[in-house]
Amino acid sequence: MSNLELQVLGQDGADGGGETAACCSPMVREPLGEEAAVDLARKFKALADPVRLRLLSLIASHEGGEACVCDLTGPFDVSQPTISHHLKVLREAGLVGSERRGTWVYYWVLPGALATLAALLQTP
Amino acid sequence: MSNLELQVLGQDGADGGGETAACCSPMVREPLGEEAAVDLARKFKALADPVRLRLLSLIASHEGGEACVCDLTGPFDVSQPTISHHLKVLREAGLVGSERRGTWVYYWVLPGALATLAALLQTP
DNA sequence: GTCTTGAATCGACGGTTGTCGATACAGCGA
DNA sequence: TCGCTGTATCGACAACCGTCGATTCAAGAC
Repeated sequence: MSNLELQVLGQDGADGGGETAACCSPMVREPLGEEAAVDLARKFKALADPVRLRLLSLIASHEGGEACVCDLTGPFDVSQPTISHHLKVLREAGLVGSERRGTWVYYWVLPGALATLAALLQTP
Repeated sequence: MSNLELQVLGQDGADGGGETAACCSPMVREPLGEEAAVDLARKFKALADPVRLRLLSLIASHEGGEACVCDLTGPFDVSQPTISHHLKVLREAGLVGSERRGTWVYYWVLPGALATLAALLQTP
């Protein structure tokens, strides 16, 4: 029965990080397991910084759904190494992917990564 | 709550926290403003801990939608002051409300608080 | 009143996090 | 080959966070 909601909510099942836990039922429906909580907390921790949130938003809303690092260092007041650090955090949390193409490195938001979190926060 | 459908479809300004920033458009649609990012990060930071996530989930899924602190200290391996601290963090983030009723203190998830975050993470 | 129980606050401690400057690495063009 | 530009890594430092035991506050029960 909850499958109906999932279809509506969650597009493709393409999970970003490939993590197992905390995938389906909204957390307000039944108590979160210990493992699932650790897993989820890791992703929310990656979102728990203003710079990273803006980075993610910039990447996602950039044309083509991806952005070069050179597009991302400008809008912030922090140094280039700091931006690089934040991008690494986002990548290791399974929220974005990256690839070097020639001189530049491009980042994109992994499809489904945010949708999975959104589905979990959904209030029935 | 016939708003559910609206939330599923996309926006809907179901505010819960009463905060101003970052209320409507999914963050993958247009770049997040600086203020909105700070505001959002504060809430995600409150979610960025396994104990707090499980607390929130326990509270929300408890019968009646609220739980006494005495129901919340048992399932965890951490001390009572630590639980109290985490509850305070959740409250100050605008995610839960609390009230003392006689001997016990009850906590509940503020309606719309999680839905607002979910809407922001929604991928169009 | 005094005692008991539930919950919050305090002070302290170790670990984590965000930031920087300096440096190293990777491609490309001259 | 050399130098230039775009990114990533390193080492360091201050600030923050989660946790604890001890204590304090709140509300009843005796």
